Amino acid sequence: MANDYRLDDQVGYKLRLATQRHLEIFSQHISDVTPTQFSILARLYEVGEISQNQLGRLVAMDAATTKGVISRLLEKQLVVARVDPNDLRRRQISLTDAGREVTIASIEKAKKITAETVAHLTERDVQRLLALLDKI
Amino acid sequence: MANDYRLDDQVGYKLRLATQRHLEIFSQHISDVTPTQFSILARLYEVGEISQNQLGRLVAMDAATTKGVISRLLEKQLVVARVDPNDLRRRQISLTDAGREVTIASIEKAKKITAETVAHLTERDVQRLLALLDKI
DNA sequence: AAATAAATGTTTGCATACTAATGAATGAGG
DNA sequence: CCTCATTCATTAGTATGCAAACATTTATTT
Repeated sequence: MANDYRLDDQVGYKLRLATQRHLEIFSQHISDVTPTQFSILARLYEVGEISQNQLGRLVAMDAATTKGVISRLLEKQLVVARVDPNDLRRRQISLTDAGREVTIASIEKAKKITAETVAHLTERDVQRLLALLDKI
Repeated sequence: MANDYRLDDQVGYKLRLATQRHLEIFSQHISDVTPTQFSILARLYEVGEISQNQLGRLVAMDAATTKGVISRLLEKQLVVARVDPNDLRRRQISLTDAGREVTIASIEKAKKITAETVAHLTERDVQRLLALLDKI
């Protein structure tokens, strides 16, 4: 029977709604970079100079997607790229000074974003949610 | 301090990863329509004929996004549109016979998709996850 | 060394997804 | 009846996100 299927009760649907809500909160706090761009910046801040593809993998992004994100960050002069002399296929990506500033400032805002996203949850609920999402 | 921020522990990041995983499972089971298109079809199956914008709202989609999705469903002849005689602004959308067939078949597959997505969770965990996502 | 395989990055095509702006149609209130 | 705000749908622009095909470079095998 297809009649006992309720779209509203499906994990995928609720995931989309939760993501939607989170993205809305994000854009209210951070407007100079997108969530995806922020992921790249935050990871870059953690690991330092790294190749474009490797960086993409560290944020679970497709190579094609990563290319686009990096291009836009290059335009904004938040990152720089240089060809790796040891491996001419690779583009080493790193933060510019401006990029580091934006990243640090954004991280502080990101903490607020996370807090606001889970504002209706207790600390224990948040930990539970993170653990459950991990298992998916 | 920006050093105590771990991207991997953020709700938004984990939401993206979970969604990614779910979409992958989806595409493995259903290839004739996308997840978004399926949402529209499933809702349309629930409520019957309805205006395009209203339908979009029922699946939490932007009017612009809805337009694109409906266009592609029209091309596939899974839905039909007719101008509402009582309100010439409105396009009433409904399932075609083929659309109804695809929807019913997809719903059965969707149950498997949901099951596979939460395969690593107990029934109680699933209910907990849905409740937590609701609170976001 | 030559052939093969693998990794890296680019490009194209398709499908969301949102914002902002536009135009057509409707309905409410004066 | 007329104006005006609202609703509905469309369009343009920007940004993911994935698949597939491709060139370049590097690594491996024979």
